Amino acid sequence: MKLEQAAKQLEAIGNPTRLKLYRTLVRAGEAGRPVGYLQDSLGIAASTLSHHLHRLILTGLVTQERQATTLICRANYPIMRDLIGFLADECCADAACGTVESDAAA
Amino acid sequence: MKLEQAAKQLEAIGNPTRLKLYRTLVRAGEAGRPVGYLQDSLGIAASTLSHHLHRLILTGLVTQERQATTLICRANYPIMRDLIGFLADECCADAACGTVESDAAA
DNA sequence: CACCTATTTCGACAAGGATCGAAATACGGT
DNA sequence: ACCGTATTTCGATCCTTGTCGAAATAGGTG
Repeated sequence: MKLEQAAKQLEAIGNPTRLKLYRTLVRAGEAGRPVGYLQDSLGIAASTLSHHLHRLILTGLVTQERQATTLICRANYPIMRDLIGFLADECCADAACGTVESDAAA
Repeated sequence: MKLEQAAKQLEAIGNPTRLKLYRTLVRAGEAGRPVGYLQDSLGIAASTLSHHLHRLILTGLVTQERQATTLICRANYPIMRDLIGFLADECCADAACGTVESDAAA
């Protein structure tokens, strides 16, 4: 069920540490970031980071690629866009909500 | 901190029951839905529903308005758009995410 | 005021999450 | 084969969440 999937992804980025983590990766773009860098950047225990990373990977929001001894993490943009799409789609489905993509003002 | 707020909201809709609940309200539009209707619709204990509703309200995603003995719940669209904006904003902040497609960061 | 329906608060419980440090594994270099 | 760095897995602990049923509150009606 799509809703279950969306809920899992939302929950994944619904944790401050993971959101920060995810944000870092999203901003890093295609280059991605090594786990070590992320650990340094967030200042948390390596095991804790690994745990959060694992959760993000499970939902498909993040992918990893090995480069020698370092693991490069990347945000999975298509999945992210899907998720945003799911939310935007819910909106405006039945009533009032002046378009999601071109409002800005609010 | 904006990130903390976003995380809270994401966490709020990051639960299947609450996402279903929120979705129902979002689709209901301005009319909103009475708590009783929601309870019937979701088929969960009234106390459980109340608990979830409370969480959604705390994050600002949902509002309530009394109408005699019934409480009407409504999705807070501006907040929702803000949240979606936050996510979309993270994306494309630094690199690759051609607005809607291009590369598949698989 | 007594009563009825709608909803929340209370108390409890099982289950899952966040966090850490220590030990284990993965990979390349010497 | 051995060592060192990078990362994960293990084991433990504490806190939070989801869920329920029962009791309390809110608000209208006879």
